[in-house]
Amino acid sequence: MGRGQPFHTGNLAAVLAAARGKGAAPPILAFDVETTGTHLYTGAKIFAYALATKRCLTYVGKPSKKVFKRLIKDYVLVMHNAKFDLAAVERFLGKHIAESIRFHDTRAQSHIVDNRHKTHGLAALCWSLCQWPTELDKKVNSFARHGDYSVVPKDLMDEYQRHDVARTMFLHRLFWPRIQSSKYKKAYERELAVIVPTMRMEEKGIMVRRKATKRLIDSLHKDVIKATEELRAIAGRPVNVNSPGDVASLLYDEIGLPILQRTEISGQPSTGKHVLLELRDKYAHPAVERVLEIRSKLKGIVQLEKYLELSAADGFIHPSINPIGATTGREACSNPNLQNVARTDTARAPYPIPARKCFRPRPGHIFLFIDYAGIELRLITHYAKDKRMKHLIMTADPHAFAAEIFYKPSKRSADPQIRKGYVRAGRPKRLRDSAKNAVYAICYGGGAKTVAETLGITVEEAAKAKAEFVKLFPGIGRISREVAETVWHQGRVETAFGRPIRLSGEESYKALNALIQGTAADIIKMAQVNLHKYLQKATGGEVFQILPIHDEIVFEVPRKRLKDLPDILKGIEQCMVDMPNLSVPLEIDIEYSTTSWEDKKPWDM
DNA sequence: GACCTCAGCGCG
DNA sequence: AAAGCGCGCTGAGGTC
Repeated sequence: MGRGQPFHTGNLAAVLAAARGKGAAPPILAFDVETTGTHLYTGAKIFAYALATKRCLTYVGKPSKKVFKRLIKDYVLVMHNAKFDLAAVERFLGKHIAESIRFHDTRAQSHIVDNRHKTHGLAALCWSLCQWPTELDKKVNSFARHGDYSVVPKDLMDEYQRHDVARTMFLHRLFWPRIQSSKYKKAYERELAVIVPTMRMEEKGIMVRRKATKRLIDSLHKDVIKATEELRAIAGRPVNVNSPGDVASLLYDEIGLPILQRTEISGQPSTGKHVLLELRDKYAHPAVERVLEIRSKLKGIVQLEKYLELSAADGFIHPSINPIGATTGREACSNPNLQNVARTDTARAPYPIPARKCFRPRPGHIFLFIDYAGIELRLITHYAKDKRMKHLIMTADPHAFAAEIFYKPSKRSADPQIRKGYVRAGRPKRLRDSAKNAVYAICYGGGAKTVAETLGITVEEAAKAKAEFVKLFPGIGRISREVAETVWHQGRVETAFGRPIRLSGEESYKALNALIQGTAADIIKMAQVNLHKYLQKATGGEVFQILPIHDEIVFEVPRKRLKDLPDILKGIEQCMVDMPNLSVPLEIDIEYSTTSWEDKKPWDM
């Protein structure tokens, strides 16, 4: 900054007055709250807030209902990660106000302007854009361990708050003119629109079956003790399964198994799941089996204990859902990540943990799970304009069809079921699932080697399978290269709904994947906004969303509303599948559960 | 003690 | 030259 502070200090009246611009434009203020922690739904509270005008006249004050109400009513508020500030203000006021507020979010702006930043944090962004100093951030953060900023000395905190609102206004003044006059304004407005529905999901949370979770932990614990003793007997020493080095010493030095693969970065002998499964199949050494088991179950215990910890306050987990978590525009979930809870029906793990048993609908409610059927392949087909694939999607099961191509009876195949020509209409499911993975690998530019691994066939067979697939679906075969070409020349792709996704030239091979993920993200976000409005209107908010999982939304429905559910589901379907700009129709699958997330049952319309 | 990178692994 | 991609979380092992 060079010439003193990048902001001025004023009193509240002066700041509120100075915010009023010329003419009829509503007054605008940057707004930032400070809280005693990061978990708003388990006790964190506002202890201070800060305001900044366009010309960086700043004010720092203690929270006040009167002032907050005035700000909400009369001003456009600019926030960095508005979801947090809005939720904190709502907790302070004790009521919902976010639906009626006018606001901007500079974090969303940053993502629209350039999605490639590793983090869109305020300090990091302002540093990279104009070298705004970060010494103060370091100082404050060294005081505010675990997110409690109330322990920071007041004068230090005061200065820090002024920096923060000033930075927020700086970002707004940099980004907003660029977005406002660009074709990306709509994409930005969609990001704003999804913030409030996301807040409502975090607020609702998901109920944890605490006793069942404790029982599950106990049973895993017993298994781990037993398996650990067995491994110790086999190895003749204690083994730390969480230490890749220790496991590698055991398997490769002491037992003498062959090194099938090395790690990507440091080139150490790999002890990853895939390698271990191959070793298990080839050599059936009991140590390998026990390592797999102990690793999986230890991880499960840690994960489940986290669920207990996070639900201790009110029996519910209120995760943090980041509306723009990924560079592609996808949402992300943390504290905990409920988007990667292990499943047992289509488990990827050799020792799957039934972690979804830990979650139940709140009393008097049932779970509803609605996902888009094969949305990625539908979107690829849309962009690829592949007529045969479109027809296949609308009339049959494309992955079952792919399984028939990939697993055509072949005398040379190692798989007995393939040799016998067992594959018909995608049976068995194992082969259909593998075929599905192979289809996506081919679509996204995977090589014969990857296809061979996903299908469990030789590289030569995979090359042939791939060629045959691409010949049948020429559009699909071309699309990855075409989109990569666009990125190479323009540095970005745009989704069918106008979201820009920038990629460097070196990353252009990722372009199709980014385009598809980004488009699916657009769709589920629009769906969430539609659903929030519709469910509010049709059920008074009694039916509600609690979690988005990329192509799926989890809802809860009160039992007393079950009789209306067929009608409500028609409305929900409309909210989810009625999307403009797409040449391939969208479809949804509906499941429900009255007990836990683990026990899903199909729902027939 | 704080912070980093890496390997490993769960989901879409 | 070739590569399916995108996340968040944990523990190990290292540095400062």
